[in-house]
Amino acid sequence: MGRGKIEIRRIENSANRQVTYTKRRNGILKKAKEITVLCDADVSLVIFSSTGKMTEYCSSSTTLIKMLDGYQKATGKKLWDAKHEFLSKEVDRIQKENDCMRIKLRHLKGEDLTSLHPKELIPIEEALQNGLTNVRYRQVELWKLLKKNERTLEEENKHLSYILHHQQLVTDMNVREMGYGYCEKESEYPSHMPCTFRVQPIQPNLQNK
Amino acid sequence: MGRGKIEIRRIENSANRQVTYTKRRNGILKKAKEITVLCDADVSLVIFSSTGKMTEYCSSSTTLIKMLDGYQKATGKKLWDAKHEFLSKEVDRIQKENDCMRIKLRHLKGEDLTSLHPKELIPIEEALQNGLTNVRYRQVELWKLLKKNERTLEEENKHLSYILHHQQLVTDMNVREMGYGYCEKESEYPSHMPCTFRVQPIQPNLQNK
DNA sequence: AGCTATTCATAATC
DNA sequence: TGATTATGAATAGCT
Repeated sequence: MGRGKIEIRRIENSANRQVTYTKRRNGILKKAKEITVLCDADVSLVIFSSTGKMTEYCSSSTTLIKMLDGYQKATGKKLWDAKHEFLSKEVDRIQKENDCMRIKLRHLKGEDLTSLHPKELIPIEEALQNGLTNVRYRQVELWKLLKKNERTLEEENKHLSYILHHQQLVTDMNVREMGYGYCEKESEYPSHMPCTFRVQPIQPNLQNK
Repeated sequence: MGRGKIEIRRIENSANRQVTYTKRRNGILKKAKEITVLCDADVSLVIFSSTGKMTEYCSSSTTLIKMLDGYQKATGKKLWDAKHEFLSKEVDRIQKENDCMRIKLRHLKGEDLTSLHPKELIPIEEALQNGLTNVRYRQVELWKLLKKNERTLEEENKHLSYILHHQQLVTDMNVREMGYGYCEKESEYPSHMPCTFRVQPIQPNLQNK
């Protein structure tokens, strides 16, 4: 139901995936509402996009709590106990990850090294060396950017000086002309000055994204 | 989408309603599965027919529990008792610590540096430099230890050689004594050999605790 | 965000 | 029920 048939497999292009997600999510939502009305059914629908955004639908005659109660009755599964167990396991799991990372961080800081085998020091050294290389590369990059901005600003400066000088000349001229009873007033800039000479702000871009 | 258009309102004919329910329920289930695969989404769907029969779908990468957990986070609504709140908070807390450490580790590896201010690079560089110093200091330490062990082993070798040589002499002497009908048998070691000369295993200690 | 050419879902019917 | 099919809906690919 589209300009072409598509295989049901993950859409690799992320923008396409997002668009298709929105369209289909709306489609499913509509269908859910329709079956609710047409068939007098109770529907609970929770969808998380791959970006983590949630959408939910629950038919008006019920609530999620009631639905879950019904679910527990229908399946015999205890969601509460399961929830408790799930959370406990989750705490354990994350805590382990946590400990592991803490140790890695300590090793990278050069702490607790005595508990390591000589061979284990090698990858740590390499990681540190590598990190240092990357950090310094980034610093050089930033430094170059600053230099570039500096040059841009210098040019801008010259430009402004030139314009000021030019304007000074014109003003002097006007003063002289005023001496003859003439005054040009219609513009801040002298009308015979080319547009390209007017001051344009330059935005330095430090982020360099 | 059928032989005729229908209004979206309750189907009064009960048989028809049941048939439509089954068809549309399957349709929604199919769509739910498709969006799961196509868009990498997590879907939880619970449907009760008007007769009370339940159908559920939950995308394979998740569980109803996880979905409900996500639901609570997204909406702020509490679906469970307060007794689970502690665990939830614990998960959150550890997860945050986790994320924080993950970021630090990435920075130390020299990743995601473009999001940092130039000033933030300095402590990272220092930490890396420091870590590298420590790791290399430890390596030197270990190297020294190896050298020391090497020397110890060399001395031990000399020692053993000396003992072997000595024993050879004793054996030769015994052979000569056997020539005169005399045989010393009560000990593997000649009894007149000082105890301190007997071979003692030496335990190299690489751990250096 | 709209627009269509298509494919798909399904209401009616058998 | 289950299969078939004409028809309206949903939507993939493009702007």
